[in-house]
Amino acid sequence: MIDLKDAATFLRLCETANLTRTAALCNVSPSTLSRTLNKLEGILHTKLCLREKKGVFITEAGHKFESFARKALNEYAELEASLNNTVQSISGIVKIYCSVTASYLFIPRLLNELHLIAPNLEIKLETGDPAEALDKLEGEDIDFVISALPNEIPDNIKYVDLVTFPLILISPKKPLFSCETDLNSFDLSEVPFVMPEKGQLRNEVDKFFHSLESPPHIYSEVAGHEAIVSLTALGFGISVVPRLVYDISPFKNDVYVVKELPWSNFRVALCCLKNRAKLRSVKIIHDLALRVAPSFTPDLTRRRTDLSS
Amino acid sequence: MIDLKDAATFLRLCETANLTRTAALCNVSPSTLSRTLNKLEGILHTKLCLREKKGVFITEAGHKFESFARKALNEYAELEASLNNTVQSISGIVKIYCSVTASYLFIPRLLNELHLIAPNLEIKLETGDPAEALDKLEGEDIDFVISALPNEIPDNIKYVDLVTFPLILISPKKPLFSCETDLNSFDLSEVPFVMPEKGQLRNEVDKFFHSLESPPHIYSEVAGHEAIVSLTALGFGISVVPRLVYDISPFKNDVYVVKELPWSNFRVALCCLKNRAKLRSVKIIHDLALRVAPSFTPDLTRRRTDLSS
DNA sequence: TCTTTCATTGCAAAATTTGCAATATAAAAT
DNA sequence: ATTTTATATTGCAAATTTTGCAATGAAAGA
Repeated sequence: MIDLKDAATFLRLCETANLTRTAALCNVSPSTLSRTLNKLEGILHTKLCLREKKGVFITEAGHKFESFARKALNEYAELEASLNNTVQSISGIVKIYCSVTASYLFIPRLLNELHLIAPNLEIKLETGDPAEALDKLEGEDIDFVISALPNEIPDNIKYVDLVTFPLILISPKKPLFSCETDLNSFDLSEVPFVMPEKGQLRNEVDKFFHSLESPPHIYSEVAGHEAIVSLTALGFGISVVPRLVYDISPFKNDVYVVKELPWSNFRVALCCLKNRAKLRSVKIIHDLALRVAPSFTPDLTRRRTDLSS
Repeated sequence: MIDLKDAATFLRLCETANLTRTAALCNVSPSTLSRTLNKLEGILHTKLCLREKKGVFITEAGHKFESFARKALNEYAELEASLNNTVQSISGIVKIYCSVTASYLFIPRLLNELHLIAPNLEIKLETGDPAEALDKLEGEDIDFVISALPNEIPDNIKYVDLVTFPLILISPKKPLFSCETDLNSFDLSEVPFVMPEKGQLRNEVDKFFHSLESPPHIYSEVAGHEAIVSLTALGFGISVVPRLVYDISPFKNDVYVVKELPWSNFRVALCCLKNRAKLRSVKIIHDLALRVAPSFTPDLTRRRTDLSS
């Protein structure tokens, strides 16, 4: 019989239309996902999707299953809600560290839901440079961080994907100089650059310049993604930031988006240490994120599709 | 996450309110069922039922889960139907052997559903003495039998419970003799008895007389349950038959039901050989039965409850 | 008090699931 | 045309989970 988890997995597959990426999103290997699909199809005696190199095409039967899955999972969510699954007993403090942008985007939803579930659980929130996030997790007494995943994910952390989005190259609108021409036509190293101090964003930027084979002319190094947009808007130089940070910045209108960086996607995830994942309070939040995460991802899907076209 | 199979299991538990019996119906051990419940409760962070010696009491949360399960399983059934899960490709012949009574009760529903699923699968139906059923399964080229399960279930057969019901002692209304007085007050061995030739019914009858410590006065031995009622109605003697056979007999009005035999329940199941259970056509029917079986059992529940009061 | 009935747990065997690495194959890039 | 990239699937061994038996415990009934 169908496991609702598999149903949820299939829903994600329908959104991304890509087996490998879905697998990553669900924290399983592609082979496992492949076998999950086989299992589902075996149970239902029907092909649910055609899996080709070009993409995953949901069949008619697949769409029927999709709508079943959606219904069933909604009802399951209702059930959970109606069970009023409050864990009064759980109290204490959970500390979360994240960037300001993340605090705008994810924290409200997360804490809202959390309060319904565990009203006595207190949350301490600290915002700061996301570059420090993963280190904080190991060093200090932080339970969760919201962070971009590094390419090599340390195997002592457990994570839940929240969103993935591209990095963009932005330049000031101020008349410091004009960047409206094609950026590939001149040397980026001649233009002052606002560089993130460290962290995953720094890695990606380094990678970008490495691929251009022209080192950047670093004007200033900045800690904190939001500040990068601010400095750029003030005309200090061009820079690279996650699109989300740009979208939300109050200086959005003072900068141009020059282009998206290809192959540089930011996977933002809620992370905790595997050790502590067994703690009741940590587990509750992790599970909650697992449930809520898909509602953050539609953006991702649209973006992916846009990119591929 | 919830597996729909566990949800179905829970529904059955709600009906029978008895863990051990539910386990038997679901073909799992009580320990497994116990653990299944723990798992469910762990996932939902709620107690679903209080399991006491006196019986299983569904909690409020349990009832919520029950209605969720019912909804979800209905939708699943709809999905299967809408997938129009016809297996055109499957053709061939499947042979089923059962009693006439079984053919009245189960076969129509079963074949109806089967035809929707596998229209090209041909069914050969043979009715006869259920005593022979299990032997036929091993000997001849019969794929399925509907049979009462023996106390020691051979481990080369796979089965799906259909119904369970009590055996009853019946006597003719004809003026051969009157049995309206308490049967325990006179010696059963003085009364002519219509004895089933062999099979599980015979075993149960033997057990009954053994417990009375008075051997029966066997008037005749008969093959086939239905014929026993007929002979009894004609005044040949008293007899023991499954209640279901009595309920359905055209001679129902010509016999009295003296009493139910305690502890003698007939578990009727659809059986096949484990070897052949892997065959596509056999598997399809087995799965179908698994799905349809619960709709036969409410009778059982009522009966059980009646008995226990 | 003794027996019966029922649900739960330790434990070891059995079954299933998992991810890695290898394979295969189509599209894209050169 | 050939190489490279991206993607899905399978063999296989390890890890995890599930299972049933037998033992335990605990309440109800005789």
